[in-house]
Amino acid sequence: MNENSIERLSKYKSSLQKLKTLGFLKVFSDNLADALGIQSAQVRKDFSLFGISGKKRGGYNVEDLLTSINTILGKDRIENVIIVGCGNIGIALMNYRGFVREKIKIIAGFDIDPSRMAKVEKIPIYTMEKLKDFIHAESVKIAIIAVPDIAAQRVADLLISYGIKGILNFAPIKLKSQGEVVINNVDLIQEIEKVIYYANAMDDDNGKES
Amino acid sequence: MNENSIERLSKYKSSLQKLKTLGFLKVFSDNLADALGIQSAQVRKDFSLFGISGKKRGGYNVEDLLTSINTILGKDRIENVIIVGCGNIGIALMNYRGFVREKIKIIAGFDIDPSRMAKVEKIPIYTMEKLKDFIHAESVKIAIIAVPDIAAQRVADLLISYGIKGILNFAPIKLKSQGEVVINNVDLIQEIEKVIYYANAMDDDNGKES
DNA sequence: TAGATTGTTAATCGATTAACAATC
DNA sequence: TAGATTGTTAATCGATTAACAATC
Repeated sequence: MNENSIERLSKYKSSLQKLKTLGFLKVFSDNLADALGIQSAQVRKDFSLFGISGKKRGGYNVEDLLTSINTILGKDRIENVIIVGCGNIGIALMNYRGFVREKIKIIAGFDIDPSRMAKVEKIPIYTMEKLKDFIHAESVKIAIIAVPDIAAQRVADLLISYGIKGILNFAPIKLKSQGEVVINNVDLIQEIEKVIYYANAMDDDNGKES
Repeated sequence: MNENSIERLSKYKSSLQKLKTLGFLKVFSDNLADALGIQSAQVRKDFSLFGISGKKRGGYNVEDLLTSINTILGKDRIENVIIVGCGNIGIALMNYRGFVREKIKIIAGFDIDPSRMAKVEKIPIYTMEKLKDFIHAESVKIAIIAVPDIAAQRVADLLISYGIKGILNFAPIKLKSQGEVVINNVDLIQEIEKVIYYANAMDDDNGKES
């Protein structure tokens, strides 16, 4: 139930979806381990942690396993999500095809400047004034923040006060959560800095070798 | 030198930049620990790991610390980066202001469909045919992949064969790296699934309590 | 000097992995 | 049955934290 095991669950799901498409009926912990580049014991440990069991000698039924994982990840139904901040990143996420495939539905965008409306197909964009009523009317639980960093904490506080339970934050600032809410900060700068660091470190190593 | 310590280095940097703006001259491990929500021992351990030292009783000099961290993260100069795939996410990244501030310069985009050119200011977009020559001519070491998942592995293999050393991948597929290259996979689906899982888990807990 | 903070060592904690009995 | 795979326990590994001597 730690963060890593949740992430792996998400990866198992994606592997299993491909196996299902290919017509596979069963799968062994060893296969999934290979797909993720981990040990088979890890796979079995993860499953046992979430109460998923297979058949000794017979492995796991692909269909059943997928159903179990989807239930755990809350993917047995469509999740309605809103996006606050309709700049480049917000708009890109609205148009992102991958979400639809995973039963994640962006049902509205919010922005201080409603003139951006033209850019997106089929997803309405409202002014910030509508935020509160919309969240209540649609019982929205999950929101994506894609506003500039200076506005991010204020938007987060608003969302939390309106009853949002989970936030995915793209603003380059670590949001502090007060109360019963999950905040996942995606820091693009940090991600590319990691790449740059390791790429440089690798080059340095090569320099030493030669 | 593990992945977590690199990530923290990136966060220290961002805290230090703010402190510098505010005119702070020195900082204690305790201050940085508070800012990141970790223990001060962790901060000192990280610094000692990277050979950064402070003054007993006097803490760390903000300016010097920032310089040291920037050098380690390779941020003492502008890093030229290219983006392959100029769909919504690619374009959003090209327009992302945060990169400029961090000395990350997107110098070109590449796409099979060059008609997208109109959308971005000042960053040229070329056809895939120009990729090889451009990488060689400009000695590009870092690339961002923002193509659809089916094309991602092929693009990655191309980039690697052209000498790219670090890849930040936004396609929802775990790329396999052969050889001397760093690949950092940013999986947006996975990030939002984590939020949904924890938000649901939190709601379930509340249900039990009441 | 007395007090505060670093730098490092040792202890703790938690996650991964190895190993193997159970069993299909 | 013999062989293969799960599920779980115990061992290992690595990262975080506590503690404290050194010292400014």
